[in-house]
Amino acid sequence: MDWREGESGTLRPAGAAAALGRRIVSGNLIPGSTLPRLEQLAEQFSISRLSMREAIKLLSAKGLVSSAPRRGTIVRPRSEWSRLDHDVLVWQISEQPNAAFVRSLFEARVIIEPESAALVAIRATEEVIAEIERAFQSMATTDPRSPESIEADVAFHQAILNGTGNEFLAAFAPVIGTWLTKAFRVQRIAEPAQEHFVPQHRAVFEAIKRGDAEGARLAFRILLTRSEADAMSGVRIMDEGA
Amino acid sequence: MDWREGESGTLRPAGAAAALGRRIVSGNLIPGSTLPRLEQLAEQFSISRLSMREAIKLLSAKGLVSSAPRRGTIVRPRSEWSRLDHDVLVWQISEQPNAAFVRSLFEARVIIEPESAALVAIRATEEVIAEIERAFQSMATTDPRSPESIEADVAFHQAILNGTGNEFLAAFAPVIGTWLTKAFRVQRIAEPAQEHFVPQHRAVFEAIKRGDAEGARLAFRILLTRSEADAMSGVRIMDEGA
DNA sequence: CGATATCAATCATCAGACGTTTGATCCAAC
DNA sequence: GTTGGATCAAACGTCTGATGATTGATATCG
Repeated sequence: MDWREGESGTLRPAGAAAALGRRIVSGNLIPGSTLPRLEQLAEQFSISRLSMREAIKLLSAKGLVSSAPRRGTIVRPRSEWSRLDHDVLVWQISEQPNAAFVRSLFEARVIIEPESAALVAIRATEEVIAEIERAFQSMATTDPRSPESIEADVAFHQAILNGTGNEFLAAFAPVIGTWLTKAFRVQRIAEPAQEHFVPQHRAVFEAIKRGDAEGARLAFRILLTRSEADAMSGVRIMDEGA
Repeated sequence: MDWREGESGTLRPAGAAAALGRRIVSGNLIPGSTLPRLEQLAEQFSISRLSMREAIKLLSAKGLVSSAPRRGTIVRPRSEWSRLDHDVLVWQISEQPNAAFVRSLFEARVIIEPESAALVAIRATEEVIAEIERAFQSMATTDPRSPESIEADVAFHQAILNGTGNEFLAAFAPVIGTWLTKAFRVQRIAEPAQEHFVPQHRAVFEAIKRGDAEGARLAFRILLTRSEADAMSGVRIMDEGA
């Protein structure tokens, strides 16, 4: 295994952690394998031993590796990874946003988000509804290809998840945010028209506003079904391009 | 604010992180407040600056705090925390396993776990089913008050979540494991008899085995409803004791 | 009064040393 | 020959003191 680094590190510890992390989530470094010694890694990334140690600690906190004296640092099995961690997601998406990943993500979204919308429809406060409406209005009035549009999209979904008042459901909000932001180009390339986007979000919002839990649930399912199709075609385009 | 530590640190960096982390999740340190300087913290925990720095980095990786030159280290808002992180959960459970926490947890479980069981019923391989059965058999044949019983219980729920083959749903498995392990005493104290436990798990397992998605879903909902009631009465007992 | 330059507080990184853990090896006793 | 323990060394873990980098605050000058 060649440990020399192609991409030059940006921030010293975080950059090294990102480089190593990418190799791990991409499968370039398989679980169970042992990393080189701390000193060697430090040298190859052109950082001090201490910074390298911090980089490894970072990966360790995300469950990607595990260190012990004499045994060295080994890559932990995938089941141990913090798969909802922001960095892990970003590394995974940028390395291999393949079809299986998209399918898994949307399967989870279909389970979690419509139910969350139903909860919000029942128990949401005025402020939460206002926040959702603000996000929707922004989405409806900006160019679908603009960064503001994707920001509003993210805000819409996060407002619903956070609006449940449930910290465990809310934990999914950053995941959606990361995915939508990263998949921005892919999705918008795949579907330049976007006619369905605004009406489908409107249906979700209006159901929530009138306290219609079942309506919100259904509208959200429809929204996700279409959204997944777009994402999948985007992935297909990328796969062909690669 | 008195920064001196009651509990003496165990492992140098992790111990300090745990002590600080507990204070943050317990609300003892409110978001937005600034922590003392690195050197002062290090002195109060009787560790070196380096170890203290690592402790803070650990909390930083979990989203609890954020450091910057000149500004110091500040506590981040709750919405930024990695609420599914093992340590954060443990700290939160041990500090305040209050009713709201239990309600949120089971609300999320009711959304995620029955659907996961339904997925497993449809798509599970022989090995996955065998693993679930192994866990169930262990649960059925051991003393409900034994550590083996709770281990089997955790294994049962984790086997289902992992059996979906969906990495995002599987991400909830450690959460369930942490909760069940930590809540062990509470639950078992509240319900010494446990007659309902085995039959309800059996119902879930058998539905999965015969590929009955709807049956698995329903059986799991019933299981969780009873389980939440037990947990809530356990929390009530603890609240009264405190 | 406002814009800019300076300052200083605090975290970030470095280098070198020493401590700690633990797998591996060797040797002795049975 | 096998087994058990003592020794060794390789790797991570921690410490110390110094230096660099960043940025909020302040003072100065136009």
